[in-house]
Amino acid sequence: MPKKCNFIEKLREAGLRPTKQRLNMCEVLFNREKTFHFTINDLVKMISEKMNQKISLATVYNTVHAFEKKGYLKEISIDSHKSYFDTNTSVHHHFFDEETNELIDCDENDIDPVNIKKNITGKKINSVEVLIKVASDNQNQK
Amino acid sequence: MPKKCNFIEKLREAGLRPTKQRLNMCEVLFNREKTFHFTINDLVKMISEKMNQKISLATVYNTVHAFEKKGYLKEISIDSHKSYFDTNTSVHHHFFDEETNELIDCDENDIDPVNIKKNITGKKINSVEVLIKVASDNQNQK
DNA sequence: AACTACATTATAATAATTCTAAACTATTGA
DNA sequence: TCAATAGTTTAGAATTATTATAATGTAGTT
Ligand SMILES: [Mn+2]
Ligand SMILES: [Mn+2]
Ligand SMILES: [Zn+2]
Ligand SMILES: [Zn+2]
Repeated sequence: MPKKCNFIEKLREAGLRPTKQRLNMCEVLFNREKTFHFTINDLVKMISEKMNQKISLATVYNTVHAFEKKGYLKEISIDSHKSYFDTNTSVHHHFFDEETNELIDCDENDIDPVNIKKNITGKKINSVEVLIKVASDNQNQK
Repeated sequence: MPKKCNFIEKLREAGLRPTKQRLNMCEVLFNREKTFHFTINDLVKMISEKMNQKISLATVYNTVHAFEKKGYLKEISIDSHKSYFDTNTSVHHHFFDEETNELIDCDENDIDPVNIKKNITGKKINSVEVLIKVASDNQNQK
């Protein structure tokens, strides 16, 4: 595991102590090629599968929220019945497959910048994000 | 109350029986000039204030979801910790004030149509909605 | 090693939502 | 008109997601 040192530093930089549990969560969350989306339940399963250790649910919540506060994770709201998190913390757009409940990042180049002609007076814009809901195209089965 | 007949018809058209509770909810939700956003808690307060009757929380949930299913209400997901509903059921964009938690409809003309250059293959787009998060512009207090 | 601050844990508490099943009501049609 | 029926409301219980508690454990520091 050559990556572990990175995670220790990553945690230290955020003022978080590099505990065993947090390092395990870093492995699961950040030791991968691509960013991804997950729910707390997904994550609990992934941790208990990948690592052969029990982790308290409270620790998962605490750590996810600590990571979120430090900007290592981003919470995404698509379906108000489910809390999604994203290891891609940039402002970006999403496709959401309403049939499979799958959340997919929009490629930066696949959507033109959104042109807001009039903002609310006295307010500054913090983020602009587009959500594209899709479903399978069954027009052929008519 | 000349509107009540409309609500009876509105409910009948959706195959919903025009019960006292549902008519009261229609009054609160639809007997107004502009559409608006609310949470279940907001709605329960509004009903118990406007009408001088108790209504079961279960009925509020049931009725909101019945209205949602029939297309009279739309659920909006901004903050995964709170479920918002909208009496504006069209596909439309929102400003969300992160300080006040206020949800504001975007005027149709104040934002250019979103140009999606590449969609997911085999999928059709059901909706495209933009969420603009804003906060007060305090650059003057530097 | 010992001290301290912070983290983890099991469990309890809370909050939001849904379920249950009994009582009630709108609709239908005899 | 009125009883039969299907659908609705209700209080309260159950479920689920999340957060709080407080005792125990651990990382960082001296
Ligand atoms: Mn959160
Ligand atoms: Mn819903
Ligand atoms: Zn994403
Ligand atoms: Zn709206």
